[in-house]
Amino acid sequence: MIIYFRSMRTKDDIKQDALFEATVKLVNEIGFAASSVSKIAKEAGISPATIYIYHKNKEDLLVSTYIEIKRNMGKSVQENFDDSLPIRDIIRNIWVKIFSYVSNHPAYFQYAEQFSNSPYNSLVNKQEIEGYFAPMIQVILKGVEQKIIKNVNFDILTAFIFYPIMALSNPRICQNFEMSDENIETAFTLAWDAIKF
Amino acid sequence: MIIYFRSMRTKDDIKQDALFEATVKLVNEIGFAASSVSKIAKEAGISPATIYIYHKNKEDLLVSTYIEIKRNMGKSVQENFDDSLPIRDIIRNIWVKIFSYVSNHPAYFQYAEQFSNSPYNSLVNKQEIEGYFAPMIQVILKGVEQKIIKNVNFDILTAFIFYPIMALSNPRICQNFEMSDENIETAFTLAWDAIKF
Amino acid sequence: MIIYFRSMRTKDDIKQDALFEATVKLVNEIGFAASSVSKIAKEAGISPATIYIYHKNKEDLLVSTYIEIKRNMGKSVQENFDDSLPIRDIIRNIWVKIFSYVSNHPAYFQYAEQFSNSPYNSLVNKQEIEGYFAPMIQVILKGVEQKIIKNVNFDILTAFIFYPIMALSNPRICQNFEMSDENIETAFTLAWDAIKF
Amino acid sequence: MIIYFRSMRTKDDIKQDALFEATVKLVNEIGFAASSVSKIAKEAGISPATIYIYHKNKEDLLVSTYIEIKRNMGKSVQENFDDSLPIRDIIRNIWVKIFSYVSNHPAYFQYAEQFSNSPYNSLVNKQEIEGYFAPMIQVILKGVEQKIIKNVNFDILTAFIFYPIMALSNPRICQNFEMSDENIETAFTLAWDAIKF
DNA sequence: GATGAATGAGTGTTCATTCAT
DNA sequence: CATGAATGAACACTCATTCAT
Repeated sequence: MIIYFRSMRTKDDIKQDALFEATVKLVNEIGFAASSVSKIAKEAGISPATIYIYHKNKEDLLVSTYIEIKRNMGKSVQENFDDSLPIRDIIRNIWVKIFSYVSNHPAYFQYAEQFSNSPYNSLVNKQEIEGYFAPMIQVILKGVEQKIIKNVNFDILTAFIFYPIMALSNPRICQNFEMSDENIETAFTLAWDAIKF
Repeated sequence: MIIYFRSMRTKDDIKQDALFEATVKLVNEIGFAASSVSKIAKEAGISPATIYIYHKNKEDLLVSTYIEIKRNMGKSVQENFDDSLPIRDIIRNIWVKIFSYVSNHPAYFQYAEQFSNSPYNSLVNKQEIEGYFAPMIQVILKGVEQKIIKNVNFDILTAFIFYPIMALSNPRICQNFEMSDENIETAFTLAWDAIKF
Repeated sequence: MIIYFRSMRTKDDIKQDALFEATVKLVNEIGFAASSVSKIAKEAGISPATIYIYHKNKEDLLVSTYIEIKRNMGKSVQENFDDSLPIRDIIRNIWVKIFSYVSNHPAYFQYAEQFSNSPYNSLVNKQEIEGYFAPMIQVILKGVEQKIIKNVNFDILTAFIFYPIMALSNPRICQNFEMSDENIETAFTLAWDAIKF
Repeated sequence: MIIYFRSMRTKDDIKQDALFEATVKLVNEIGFAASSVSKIAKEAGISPATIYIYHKNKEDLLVSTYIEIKRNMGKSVQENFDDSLPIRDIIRNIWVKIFSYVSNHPAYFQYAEQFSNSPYNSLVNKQEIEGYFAPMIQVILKGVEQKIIKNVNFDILTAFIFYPIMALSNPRICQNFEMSDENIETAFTLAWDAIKF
């Protein structure tokens, strides 16, 4: 029987992590177009050739990095998910969690925004991404069923609950104020007013 | 005596227009990173060297194209602006106009989205852009004053009125349904519910 | 009968002069390789196309500029030439004049040095250049005849009389001291000691 | 067991040598300005991109080539240096060695001349170059101390001993005659007459 | 005579990727 | 597994030169 302690991470893992962080960091610092394989390699402290051991090509590196971010985010949002609460509270919990994830990982978020607005985005399997957010979807649908949430197209609902988060947590858009706990609460009120029956 | 009709556009204008359209088209088709100067030139039917007569460098070409799009959009949104209507109607008019502009010029919109998520975005004068949207800002502030709109931070308001439009009109995000007039009306209802007092 | 006053120089002349000075200045500032036609034109305050009215091509511009410098220098050196003096004094006069010309027109000299060490140099008619320095040659030959100067190959003589001037007046080589009148006199003593019988 | 003989030069060395020779050859053939990176690469039989493995940029390639030539020359001149001889003989030995080096490596010399008259020259560390010629400097200073050589500024002395070599060995300047051993001896006599007390 | 617009050919440099070690 | 060396292809950009006006 083999027991892996936290400290027993293989060298591979360490390199892969360094590569992930280097990719995110560089794309955020100098942008998508200027982030070349060799610059990423240098940032990660490895050889450009090594990247091709872990990834088929540059595209694969970028897509993998995006998916990894989305997985992280999905996992983080679903922590301590309690569906015994009233629907408004469940959504509020999720909402705040997304907000805090995005605020605490601005680099990940910014990478994801750049990525999803680039043509690389068409290469990812949408369903895999959506999978990470399945519980939220379920709650909303339940709210509609129970006539707590407006009975309108699902995409319209998400556009008003979740999409404003992107704007509010984007320092590029909201340069003028910080999102205090109070502001977050206020913002959720608007989101809920938009979708509630 | 020589009379120049409007139709006697100089060669300059024709080339400049071709360049603008080629830039937008190519960035939408193959993305920001892959849109090289020579590819843009070929698309526009001119020599790469000619681009440097009209623009100092690639950056200038991309930034100019973005600003031009924003100016177009601002102009288009402010057409037939009638501020004698009730505030809800004024905002509804603006809202629908933005929506229809974005829907009718998906290429321009997509370019603007890619651009504003790239590091080039930091190069534009934010105030110039905001200028194009000044009337809208005034209406919202008036609504707040008259206690028709919630008295919360301005950025929060816009995140809930305007930002969802970006999501709803983005074919990448809303792949599953088309925005009919009815859907647009429904969506505005949500926007209004979010911000109204 | 037409009388040209100094002030009556035609526009052409003014442009040609500006072009000459711009060429020299730019080549000295940024070097031969980096001095493009358009940069020279901008420096001269004219259009690149205008250069092609006065010169067949870039090569012709550079060669003409060199020849003009050499003509200037030859003319300047021969001013107040008095061949009734003793040979040593004649040569001393010439020597000092060359030195002072080179010191007073470092830009011209530097251009000439760069030019004569470039492959463009093979394009100039050597005899035309030598013509400007004929009187000096005559004096030296007379000195040899009169057994005042060593009877050795002419090129060896000039290598020791005139070539050191290039070194001494080149600020690149002589960075450590300025050529005072006294130093000039000292230097000529060495030159004369080298060639005198 | 693998034994590496001296003759087993690594690929590196071969390429680097080819690059050095190609740079010198091309600059001599078509001049400094026209010697582009791609032409040099083609002459050396390597890819332009490969040059950037060995050199940071074009400038670095040209400067390195110059320094290498100067190092070669310095080394060659100091071979069999015997400072037990009378000062005149030591200087004569050095003088002849410089002359023969320059005559036997006209390409290296011509490159150095072009280089030192170009703006690139300001990029080299003068002290490094001077280091290669330290012994000569010492001898001259000793000669001055012993009142064998004129007590004048050092730069003036070198201008008359060494600079004429540049002229005499430059086929561009001395087209009319070859430097026989006798001529070399004669020329050194002039150099010595110039500087001797 | 003078020029701004235009461009094909070329510049120096970096790219994503491969491969022998 | 990991890499430094290598490169063809592409990059952003400038060149010398022409030509219609």
